[in-house]
Amino acid sequence: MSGRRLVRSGTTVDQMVRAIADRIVTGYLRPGEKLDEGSLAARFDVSRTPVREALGQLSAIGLVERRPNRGAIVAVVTQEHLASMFESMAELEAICARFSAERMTGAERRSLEMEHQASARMVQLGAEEDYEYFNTEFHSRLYRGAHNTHIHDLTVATRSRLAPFRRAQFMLPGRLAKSWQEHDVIVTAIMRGDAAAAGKAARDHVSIVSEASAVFAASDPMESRLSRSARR
Amino acid sequence: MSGRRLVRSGTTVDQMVRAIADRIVTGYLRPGEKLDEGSLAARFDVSRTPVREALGQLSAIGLVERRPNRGAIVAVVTQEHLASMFESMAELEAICARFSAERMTGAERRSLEMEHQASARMVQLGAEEDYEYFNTEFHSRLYRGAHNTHIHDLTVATRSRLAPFRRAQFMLPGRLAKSWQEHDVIVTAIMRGDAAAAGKAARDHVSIVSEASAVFAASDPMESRLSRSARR
DNA sequence: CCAAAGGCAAGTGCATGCACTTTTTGCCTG
DNA sequence: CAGGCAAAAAGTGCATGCACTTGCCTTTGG
Repeated sequence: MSGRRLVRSGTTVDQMVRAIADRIVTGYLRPGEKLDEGSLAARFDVSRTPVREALGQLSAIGLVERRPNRGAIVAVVTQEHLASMFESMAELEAICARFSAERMTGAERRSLEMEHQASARMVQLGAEEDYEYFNTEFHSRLYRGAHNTHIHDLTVATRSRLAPFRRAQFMLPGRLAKSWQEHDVIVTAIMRGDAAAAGKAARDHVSIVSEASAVFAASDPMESRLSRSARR
Repeated sequence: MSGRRLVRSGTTVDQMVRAIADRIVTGYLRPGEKLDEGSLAARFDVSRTPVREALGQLSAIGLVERRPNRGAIVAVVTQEHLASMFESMAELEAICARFSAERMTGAERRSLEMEHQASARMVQLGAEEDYEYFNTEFHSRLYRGAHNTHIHDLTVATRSRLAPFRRAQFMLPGRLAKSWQEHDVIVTAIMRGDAAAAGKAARDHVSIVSEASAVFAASDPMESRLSRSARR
């Protein structure tokens, strides 16, 4: 085999799945964009077989859309579907928060609170990039804290599909501080074991993110251009 | 059934996905069972390529487990994971019921109620097979009634993964009538638009099924034998 | 008699080839 | 010059082949 490419672990197929999924989730590949097996194979210096398998798996989880004999495209997300995913996300996070309030261990509660307090500094500094890290970590803690693997998996999967649409939310002025305050409400509720309040706070938090993203998506000319050009 | 390829639509890979998923979901293929590419290919009279792709997709959605270079097996579900799936199911159905109470159209409400009343007859007759059809239909209506495609998809996917474990629940004496009564509480709540009550009723309903199935799973010697033999 | 080594069979992982389908191109016709 | 049509090009879908990995079983040295 020729010079080993990206040294990352797993089979070639796994690498392809990760590579393509990554490009979709980060928005580098835009919804509706054509995914040509040959080009991808050439691009990553593998044969078409692993690319095909990767595309199949990605279409199985909904990241890619496959039209038989007509190739694959990055899944196009309609406004309706996007709304339904955000709404689901709000409900899923609400469940995680409720369960976290009831089930987190002492250690989990402590580190949730500590990280949350640490992130306050990022807000003061207006450090969007760094806050994003804490934000992601915060939500991950919530999902793990629910102590339910299946909910965890569903939530993580849904979150990753929403990633391209959440991306720019922190560019809205004042969003950073508001986000922290919303987190604060969730943390407080969890710390005192108030499941209902934690659930409601988490749901509200996501709803606000959803609205912010919707505004962004609607005002993004690129978005509409691409989904228009994705017509059959 | 012979190895005859199903005449149904789609590519060979799609047919393989459906065929294998079907056998897993119906319990014909047991958790831990080895899925040999060559044998499956021969069994369905195709080459290994579509079988491989199908297994890849099934592993992407969690129905099969793949160990690199060591073949695929039907996903082994631990008691913990099973519990987490049932719990998720309860929450997902609760969401669907809540949303249904708020959002179902008049037509949807009417047909939900009518079908539900029709199924009462199956209970009187003790017709388990027929009731199962109405039962499935009832839950599907709930998922659709939520008017949220993503929640719908998550719920359907979770439900199908639980199918093998729900299968025998109606064999428990009296379960049929109890199930109908639980449905009745849900329907009543939905009809009067009481989202909270509908959600609670749906959650309780699944919880009861969960317990019934847990009892069954625990008492099934086949189950433990297979999961034991599935060790690496 | 046991443990390590080595070889063999089975099976997976990827590349390649070819048939078939869709899309594009270029030419003709009205 | 638009519309239509056929041939070529591009691209997908599946089969096949071969290299490599794994598990097992035999062999061999202690």
